[in-house]
Amino acid sequence: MAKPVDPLKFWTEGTPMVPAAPIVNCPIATSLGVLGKKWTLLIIRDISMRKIERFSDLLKSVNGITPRVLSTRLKALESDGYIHRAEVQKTPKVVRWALTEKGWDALPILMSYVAFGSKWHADIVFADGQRRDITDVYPQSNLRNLEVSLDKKAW
Amino acid sequence: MAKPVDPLKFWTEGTPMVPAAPIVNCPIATSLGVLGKKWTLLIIRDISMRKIERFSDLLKSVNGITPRVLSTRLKALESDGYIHRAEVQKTPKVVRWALTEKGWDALPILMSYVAFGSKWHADIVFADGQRRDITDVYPQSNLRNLEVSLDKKAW
DNA sequence: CCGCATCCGGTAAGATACTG
DNA sequence: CAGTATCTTACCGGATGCGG
Repeated sequence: MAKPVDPLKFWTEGTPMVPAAPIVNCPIATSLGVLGKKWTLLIIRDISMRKIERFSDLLKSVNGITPRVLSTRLKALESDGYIHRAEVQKTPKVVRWALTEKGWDALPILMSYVAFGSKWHADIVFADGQRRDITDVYPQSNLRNLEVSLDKKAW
Repeated sequence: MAKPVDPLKFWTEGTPMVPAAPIVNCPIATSLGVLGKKWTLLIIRDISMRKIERFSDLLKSVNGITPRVLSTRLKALESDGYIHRAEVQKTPKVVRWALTEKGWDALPILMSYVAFGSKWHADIVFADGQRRDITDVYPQSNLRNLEVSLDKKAW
């Protein structure tokens, strides 16, 4: 039943760009475990970008999430190595959820959504409703090529 | 009930990187409509990277999806402007699903997952099980900085 | 209080069959 | 070929409870 995975190529105007590495399983499908579930990226967003690290604070910052789902996601994220749990204090119990190196490496994924939203949902995202390139949202960083070049002249 | 959206910052070792643009709604949460649902990214992957554009072919290529869900996703993707439907021929009916410009702009999101999977799921993704940087998977493209620089020296 | 666990009803997803 | 129709199952949202 093991279906051979055909290489993932970019296609632009009939021109394929074949991967240079021998891919035997789709890296996208493989990455879409916990990361692909509802709420997960927003939890990582708040831990990484907003420094919100406690259960009750995440409950407030991730708008709409319920304690049940938050608890479930935190456990899954922990067992998959994205975050780790630190009991900072007991009575009253204080738990801190922090990103691991793997968790931090999910930030480019978040940023690709930021870039997409800044272009295609500018009316909702920005006060002035103007489209922005990611480099105009975070100019200090070096996010130059987050926009994958689909210009066929590039290859 | 409208909660004010605090700016999305990068945090590295206590150093925040504040966005230069006035964000009033989270671009990540806003982008996670159809895109955030199960199967959606894999459908876009196959249309964009594998040139699989027909219903029955997608049914085979997106491993595990059912016709009901595929139909639902294609409709949602269409109404949200990511793809469009073209009836190429009737009797026998042939339908082609193609990406719009908006749909093509989702490719950086896919690539960020490719990059993540190439690093953190290399044992599953690659035949030799070796970690790879995205620039080694697609050297011909200019994906240099898909790995968001989290080096604090960068700002 | 904080950090969850439990229970319950609704909705989305899986399995399979079927139609124009 | 390109989807529907139908049924079952898994997951999610909402309220509540409970130990430390």
